[in-house]
Amino acid sequence: MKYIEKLRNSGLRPTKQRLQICEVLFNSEKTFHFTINELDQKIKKQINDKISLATIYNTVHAFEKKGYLKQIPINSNQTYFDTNISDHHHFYDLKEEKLIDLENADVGPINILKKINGKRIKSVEVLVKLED
Amino acid sequence: MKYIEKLRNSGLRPTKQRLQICEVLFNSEKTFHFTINELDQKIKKQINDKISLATIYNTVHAFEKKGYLKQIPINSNQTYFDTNISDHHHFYDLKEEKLIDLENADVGPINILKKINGKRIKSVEVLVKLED
DNA sequence: ACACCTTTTTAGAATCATTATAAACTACTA
DNA sequence: TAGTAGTTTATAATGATTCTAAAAAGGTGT
Ligand SMILES: [Mn+2]
Ligand SMILES: [Mn+2]
Ligand SMILES: [Zn+2]
Ligand SMILES: [Zn+2]
Repeated sequence: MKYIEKLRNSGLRPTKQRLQICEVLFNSEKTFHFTINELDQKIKKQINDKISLATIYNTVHAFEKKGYLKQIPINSNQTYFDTNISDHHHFYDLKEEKLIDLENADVGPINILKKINGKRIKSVEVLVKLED
Repeated sequence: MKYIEKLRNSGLRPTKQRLQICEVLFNSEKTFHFTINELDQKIKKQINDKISLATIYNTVHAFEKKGYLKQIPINSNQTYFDTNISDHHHFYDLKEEKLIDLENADVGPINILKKINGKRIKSVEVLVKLED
């Protein structure tokens, strides 16, 4: 029910698979970071249906394009996504290989002084790597 | 000649391949960003020897570990490296898929207010995505 | 409900960057 | 010069992601 309109408004048909993925992604108390494979595992645990991996890829990319997910720039062999789409930054714990949110207030205001002719700033993302 | 000592001091044997890669990477006026495949092309053009792709991977990773190269966190199917190892940040031109250096002075000082128990900040990297 | 068309799902294949393997080769040291 | 550890190399393996094309499902109008 909850997500049908959201999908329709985005021009995405509210299929069973997409609604189930919405539940897993957006129906939790806290936002979280994930790779496609982690999401696949989470879906397996939370629902009794099987959703093909291709559909998970398709859906995550569709949601990202609509702005319901963010991709996090990080050096990893897997792509990391974030259900927290607010303007925020990240710690990356190198040992644990885990991302931790840094709210915008946790980082002083960032002022980009350099300008590039004919280009606009789309986003400013800070990655703070942590070691022991 | 120039790089033999540098390699020896790092505990890396100054092999012909490593010295040739040093020439391509560090003997240019300006620093630059590259993927492994771009470096492979550059090597092919600048030297008359063939260096196997595996050696290029090995060498780039060895140099990165020694701090002679930096890896740039970015969402791409290929890993980006930087011969500019100074503390600096990047524009990423989404259309051109090109990185542009942002010197530290081009970005206001960044103050991370949040602390994580038992962890130290290793690096702070800013990625500014550009669109038209 | 039915027909029709479009979008979506799916299993499986393909792609491609990266890493592993293991044999040949090379740099250093005694 | 022999011995040893480090390095290079061709090639295979891995694994995340994308592609394909056929089947299934959604949406719309009747
Ligand atoms: Mn995407
Ligand atoms: Mn590396
Ligand atoms: Zn986040
Ligand atoms: Zn740079």
